[in-house]
Amino acid sequence: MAELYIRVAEDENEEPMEIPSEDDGTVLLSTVAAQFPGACGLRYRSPVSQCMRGVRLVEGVLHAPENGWGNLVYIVNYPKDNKRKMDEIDASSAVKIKRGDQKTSDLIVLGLPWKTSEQDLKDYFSTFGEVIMVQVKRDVKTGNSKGFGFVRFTDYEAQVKVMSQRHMIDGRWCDCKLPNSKQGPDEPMRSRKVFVGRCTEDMTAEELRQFFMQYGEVTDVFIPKPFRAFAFVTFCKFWCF
DNA sequence: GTTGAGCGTT
Repeated sequence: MAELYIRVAEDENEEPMEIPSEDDGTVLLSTVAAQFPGACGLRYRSPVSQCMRGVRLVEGVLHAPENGWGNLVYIVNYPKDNKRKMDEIDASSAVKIKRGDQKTSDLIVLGLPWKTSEQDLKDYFSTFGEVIMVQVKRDVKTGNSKGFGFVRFTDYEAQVKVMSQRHMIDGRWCDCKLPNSKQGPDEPMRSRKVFVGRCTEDMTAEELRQFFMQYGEVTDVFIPKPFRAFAFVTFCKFWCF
């Protein structure tokens, strides 16, 4: 296929920019993102239905609609809650996106000696990285340690390291694990699978994919059979939802 | 002042 450009803009009223396609007629998301930092996909207004449609995105490759790219102007999708250019995002949130599913969570510290204090814990765990908080759980009445506590690190790398080994703290071997009681306040935010309720029976997986791709790359659409009026849409883990 | 698998007053 001859070299082809597709017209891309941030919204329908803006001057479009021409973006080159690949030899096979596809367009790489990375090519779009080079001009529109933070882009996660494309959409366009269907000349037939007048509705916005998502452009198929599979593993970073944008695929032309059925009749080719044509002369339509394609609109850039940005991640949900983040419909702005990457260069407008401050450094800290850029780090959060980059880390994606690497957010830290509290770790439970099991097997602490009775005498170990929070200061002791902080002193010990600070050798692995910056510590956000430590807790020693104590009996409310007596103030005696219950022999376990919690720790949270700034960096996920420190968390992984700490979870991967046992710890000699004040003369006892202790274990650090992910708590199983609470899932941690960030777990729901980290979920890549969203529940889609009140589906009608005529909705197809393809239609759901087309719709939800405006929020990011869709890696799976699940529709239970027989019909149950709901579905699950799973997004690529690159973006945190 | 006891104990030794577990799961967090806010």
